Amino acid sequence: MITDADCPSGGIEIVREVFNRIGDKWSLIVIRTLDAGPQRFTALRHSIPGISQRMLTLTLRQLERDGLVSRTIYGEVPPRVEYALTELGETIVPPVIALATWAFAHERDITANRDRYDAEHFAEEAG
Amino acid sequence: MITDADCPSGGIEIVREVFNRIGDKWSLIVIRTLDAGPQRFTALRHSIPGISQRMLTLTLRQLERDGLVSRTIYGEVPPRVEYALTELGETIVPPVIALATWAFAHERDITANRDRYDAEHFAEEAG
DNA sequence: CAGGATCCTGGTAGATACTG
DNA sequence: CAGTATCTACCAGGATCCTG
Repeated sequence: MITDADCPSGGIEIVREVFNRIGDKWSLIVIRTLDAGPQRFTALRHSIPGISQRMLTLTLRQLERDGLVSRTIYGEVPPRVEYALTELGETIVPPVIALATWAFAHERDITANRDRYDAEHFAEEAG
Repeated sequence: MITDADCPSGGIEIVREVFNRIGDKWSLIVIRTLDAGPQRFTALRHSIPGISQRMLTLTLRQLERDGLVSRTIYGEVPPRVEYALTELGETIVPPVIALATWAFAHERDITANRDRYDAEHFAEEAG
């Protein structure tokens, strides 16, 4: 699988970083939303129920810093800022889909496993 | 990409959960290590430099709870406990590889983007 | 409209000590 | 050998207030 050959410099760190970035609470859904097309800040907020303005800003900043998302400011009044996936950002979408698809496909398995594990280890049924 | 068609129940939560689980500090490397073959607790510790006994335990418990890892206890003295990927655990490996490969392939891009971003936003060079 | 600054909370992770 | 228990530190994330 992830052999040392894939990791010549001895650092698997970048992988953790990437998984961590898109594994946080909002990045994944932001990427998903932007994959449908560029969006303004407020549009994004509305597209993503439950996200706070702070977390949307932070998430976008992180994605922008990594070069996955671009930020375009239009010097207008009122202000207009548009976010979009960069080319790099678009390249991450397929592997993300792959893992997301796995998650959907095995949601029931995982849930069942968790239920069983919890039952065995906390034995509420006192079986 | 991740369309609503993939997500009929309206919950993208499971995806976040999965990304979160393997995106934490140790799960990914534990999966990677176990993918090479079953390992005992102490062997895992030695295979994963820097991990604390506590975090190894916690990580294994989480993976076990989700059904990705199995735990086999041999009632011997001294104790012997062997961990291995389950069938479900093995199925997650390919999509994980896909994303890991992406991360490796774009490590330089990401690093460069970060450097540029930091330079632009903190402008230490006062360019 | 877009987002910075501040305060607060809970979960993740490390260090250490103890146990069957 | 393979853990559990406890204590602490840090960071992600939420709520709120303020600004260009």
